[in-house]
Amino acid sequence: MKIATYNVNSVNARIESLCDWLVQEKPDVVLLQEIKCEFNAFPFFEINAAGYDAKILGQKSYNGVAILSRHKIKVVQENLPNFEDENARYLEAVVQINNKPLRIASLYLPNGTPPQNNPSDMSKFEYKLKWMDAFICQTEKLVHQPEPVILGGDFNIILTDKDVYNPEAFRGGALYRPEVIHRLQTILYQGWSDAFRLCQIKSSALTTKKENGYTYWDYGGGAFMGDLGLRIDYMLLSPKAADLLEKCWVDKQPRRNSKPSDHAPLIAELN
DNA sequence: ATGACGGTAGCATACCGA
Repeated sequence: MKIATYNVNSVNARIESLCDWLVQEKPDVVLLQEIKCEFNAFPFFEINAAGYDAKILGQKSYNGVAILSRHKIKVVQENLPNFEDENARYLEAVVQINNKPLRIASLYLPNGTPPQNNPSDMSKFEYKLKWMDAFICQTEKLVHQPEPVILGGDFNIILTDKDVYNPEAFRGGALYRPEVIHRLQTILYQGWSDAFRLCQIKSSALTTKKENGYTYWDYGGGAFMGDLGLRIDYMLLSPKAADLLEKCWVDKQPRRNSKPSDHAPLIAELN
């Protein structure tokens, strides 16, 4: 089975290329972020026509997450438990694939960069840390579920110097500060695997060329052409899901299309 | 590299993103 996570930067702005991609790639489940619309503006008709059921936690203009599935799907959690959130950033569901349950979550972690007109305002970064603390409580509960669990989305976190084209330019910024790196490492130490890195470890003897795994490139300045990217979208696998991992890669094709999202989908193949 | 791009709301331009 094929699971993907994709920050589309507005599902309505991307609907044509998204449906083309769904029909071509046929992932079993797709985790979407930044759909930027409420329920009544979500393009259910087009998504259904492409062969997918859609569960969404919508929001006007900003944020918003969704889960698309070719299989029976049931939402089990909207927003993080025990956390008052004015934004739509977390949706958790259970899908039945070949009669076996798989738990998945689509998450859009806060960016945390101060507003341009007030660079000393750290409230967005403090919100990012509080959101992560609530997320850590949830990941602790989920890591040893009896069914495999996959947490996918836009984490807005650079983990290491290998995950960014210019580490010095980003070090100390909201995406690459010790507070967020340590929190993500805490989650990994609970027993989660970073699917892209795990796949590289598993296949290290066979591969000659190492992909950097960037999932985001700025729209401006020819960033994509120059591969000036960041690896900030992740799929975290519980031990039972990690056992099933066969492949994990970034599909850069949709980023080459006209009117692309600034992110590319990350795809995992599990057996 | 970061005014440089793109989406939304709503109709000019501010806010947001990473």
